[in-house]
Amino acid sequence: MIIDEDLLLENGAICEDYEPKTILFKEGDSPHYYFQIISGTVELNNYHEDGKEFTFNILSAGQSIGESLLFSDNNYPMNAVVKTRSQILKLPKSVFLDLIRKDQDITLNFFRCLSDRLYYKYIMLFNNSSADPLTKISCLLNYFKGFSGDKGQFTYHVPFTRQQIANLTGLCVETVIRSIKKMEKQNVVRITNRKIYY
DNA sequence: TCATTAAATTTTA
DNA sequence: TAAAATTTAATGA
Repeated sequence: MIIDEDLLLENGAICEDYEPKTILFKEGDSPHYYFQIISGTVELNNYHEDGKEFTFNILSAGQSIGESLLFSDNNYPMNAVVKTRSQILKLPKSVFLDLIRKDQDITLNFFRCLSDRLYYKYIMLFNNSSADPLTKISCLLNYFKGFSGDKGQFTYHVPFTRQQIANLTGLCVETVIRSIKKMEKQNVVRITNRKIYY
């Protein structure tokens, strides 16, 4: 978790319930709030001219949304869409900035999270420039597994649909399906009831 | 080889 | 039970 939930509430954060498909903000909006997820998942995405979706990241409990935009005058370069029923804390940008100014521990922890995000961006950028779909997918799985803290083999349940993996890697669903199957043959992943274990 | 299109089947809400 | 997700198959770049 980035910032303690109680601390956010003490400072006037509002906790709101969101239904799937709710748009928290969209491309071009100016950032007014710091968002932090209590439960549920939120997707950061954008659409190409042909309507094809590209996913930047899929965020879940404890993570903040679009936090890197709160320190400049840039507008959001992406959309934030609620994927599953979510509880999300919302804190006005000005209050958030005050919090950062006042409390060093918060600031340091926040930087650590920004650093993680940036690290993810580098990994994914390089990953997405790879030509081989198998490399792309296993690298993605590897990153998220590491993030989850799960160490055993085939014990990490991949929390994404094949469509989501496709959107994260720029591949089409069918290629993801075929690649995952190939990876199962190579004993890299295991599939039980259509769920992917890595 | 991978993307695209189409269609069938299964799962989920 | 309708919508979403998964899968297979055919075709084209």
